[in-house]
Amino acid sequence: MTGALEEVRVRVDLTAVVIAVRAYVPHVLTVGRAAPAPALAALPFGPLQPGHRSLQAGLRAWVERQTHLRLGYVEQLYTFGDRVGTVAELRQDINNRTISIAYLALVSIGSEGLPIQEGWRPWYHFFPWEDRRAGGSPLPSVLLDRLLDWARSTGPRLDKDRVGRLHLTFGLDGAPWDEERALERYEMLYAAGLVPEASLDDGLEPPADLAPVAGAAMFADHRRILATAISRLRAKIKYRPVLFELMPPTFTLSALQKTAEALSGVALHKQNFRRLIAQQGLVEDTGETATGTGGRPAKLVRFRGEVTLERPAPGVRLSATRRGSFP
Amino acid sequence: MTGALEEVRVRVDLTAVVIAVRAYVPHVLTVGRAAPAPALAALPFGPLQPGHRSLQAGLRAWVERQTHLRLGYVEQLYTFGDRVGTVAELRQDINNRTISIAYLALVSIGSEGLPIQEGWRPWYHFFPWEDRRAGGSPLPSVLLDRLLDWARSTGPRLDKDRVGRLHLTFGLDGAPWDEERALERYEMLYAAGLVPEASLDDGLEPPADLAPVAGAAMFADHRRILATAISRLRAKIKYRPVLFELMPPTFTLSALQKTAEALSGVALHKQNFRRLIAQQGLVEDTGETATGTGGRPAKLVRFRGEVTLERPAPGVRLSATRRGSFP
DNA sequence: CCGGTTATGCTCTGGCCGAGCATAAGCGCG
DNA sequence: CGCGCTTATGCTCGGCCAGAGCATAACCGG
Repeated sequence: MTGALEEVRVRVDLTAVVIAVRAYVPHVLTVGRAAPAPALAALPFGPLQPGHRSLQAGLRAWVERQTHLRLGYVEQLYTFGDRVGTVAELRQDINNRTISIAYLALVSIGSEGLPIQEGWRPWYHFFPWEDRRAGGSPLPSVLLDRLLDWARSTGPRLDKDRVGRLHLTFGLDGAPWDEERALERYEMLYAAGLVPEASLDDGLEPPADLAPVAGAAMFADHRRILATAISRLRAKIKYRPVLFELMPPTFTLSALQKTAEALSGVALHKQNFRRLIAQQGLVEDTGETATGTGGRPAKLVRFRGEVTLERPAPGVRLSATRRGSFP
Repeated sequence: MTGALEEVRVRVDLTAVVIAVRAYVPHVLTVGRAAPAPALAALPFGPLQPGHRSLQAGLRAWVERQTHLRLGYVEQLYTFGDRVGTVAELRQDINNRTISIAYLALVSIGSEGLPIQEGWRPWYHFFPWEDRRAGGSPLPSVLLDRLLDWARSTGPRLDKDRVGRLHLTFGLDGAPWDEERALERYEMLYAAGLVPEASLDDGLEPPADLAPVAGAAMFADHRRILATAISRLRAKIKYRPVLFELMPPTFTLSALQKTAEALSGVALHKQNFRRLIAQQGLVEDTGETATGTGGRPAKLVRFRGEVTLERPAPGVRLSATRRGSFP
């Protein structure tokens, strides 16, 4: 075994994607970072410390310290280590490597009098193209054209059908829009050099004309981590009842649907949504009704925690409403 | 920010779950470990080293060094750090922590003249209860009884409906068997103290009467990692064409089905399986046929890589054959 | 009371899936 | 050479579910 002893000691960053839905807009918890000049938004994170009894405990501690928010539901997302920050950082001392373990956390804001934090940012601020609820136009033509250019300029490598992949990933040309591919879409935009981070990582100036449509940049690779979280969450609400982590204790079916739409970024068929929820026994009546909805009062329901013991994969299956492309 | 400087430098282990299917039995690549006395099977692993350009590259290097096998398909599984080895190890110097990043790799043995390695072990050797292909009896009654005892002895904590969870997890009492819950099943057996590792981690002697049915133990937490891989793989073959990573370049539909059955551990309905594969356009004819199958010769087909460009979620959907419980 | 708005119930229809029947085409053996 | 065995392959039937839309209920503001 040659070199069995040359192991590396690395710094471990624990990074949190904390999601909440407010006014039917998904928000992500950010903290200010002054590191690069224009104070990019950053996810809460911090290094693993001696006092941390476990990785997840360390993560909770960091979020609590930085945002005074106590987390409930937490799951591991992914461990990033292959591309640590900028090229400049990569050239640092090899023994100074950092890997970051990212977690997804869900909280219900407004309920239980949680202090409304600063730093909640709408996630579509960072991913404008991911909100398809209004149907309508898919991708700003500036982005689309540049993506096509990139796809056609066959790179030096294999990857022979970039155009095909592009169409499938972004739902072009009649290909269905798959909301779960948020991460793939971001990575494609990154590869095409169309998000500011891609330019910055290469030491270039980001193209100015893209600024309005490319979404807000984030500190280091945090936007990639957020994209990972969005993809994971959009997939998971379909087979695990995690959606209810984001809801208050009692809610209406409309509120549940609008929350699901907010996360998945697509419009859902109202009647079918209710049918699915009812069939699965995910909720039960409280007997109360919510007034002031602007129309007929809605029944207030609550989540039936027992479903996890009854059904194999209880989740909010999404039956979309097909809306034509834009007119 | 108190204590912002007390960060920990940790050792990073890269651990590989390398899977291949031989004679319609899934195998996992293991290496001998002499660490604990009885030379438990271990997954290939090694520490991240200065020469490793990325985490995945480091993993590939370690597997190659330890087993002379060059990996193809690789994906990250999970990062383990919360329970690092035994209690004894946990009491070590806090600065001596190790986290291990686990990867899943798929190879096709026998094809392209890969050297048949030592160390391929049938994965059901470690998880006998996961093979349900023959229908038949579910869980040895020794295990079942002890699980029920454990579930009924309500622990000090919450977790009030352990019995219900047990039934759902193991498909008891008419609950459907969900092959993807392999990890949950292992974790439940671990929590109930029914796998040897659980006893060893607590410094106890494993119960002797369970030895024949509890599956073979592995080094450290490697069996948990393998369970994670099984769950992930069983889920993934349904929506991504990863099954073909395990197949030779050309194969028959029966071989494909038997491979899917081997991995998922359940029997599939033959005609419906073919219909699904055909509908999805996952394979194309080669024009050749395979003889010597013992019956009518089967067409040889090959994987159509282009499907990834056509369908949103190309995978081998599994339509099971319902077999009664045991007679 | 009327129109607007939202909630809720119900129907129709096509597609997919579970299940099984039927036929084709090899092999070994008497 | 024909028979029985085995596996491959084609096809059908019925039920369930999801997509889509019609219809009704119940509240609000004028």
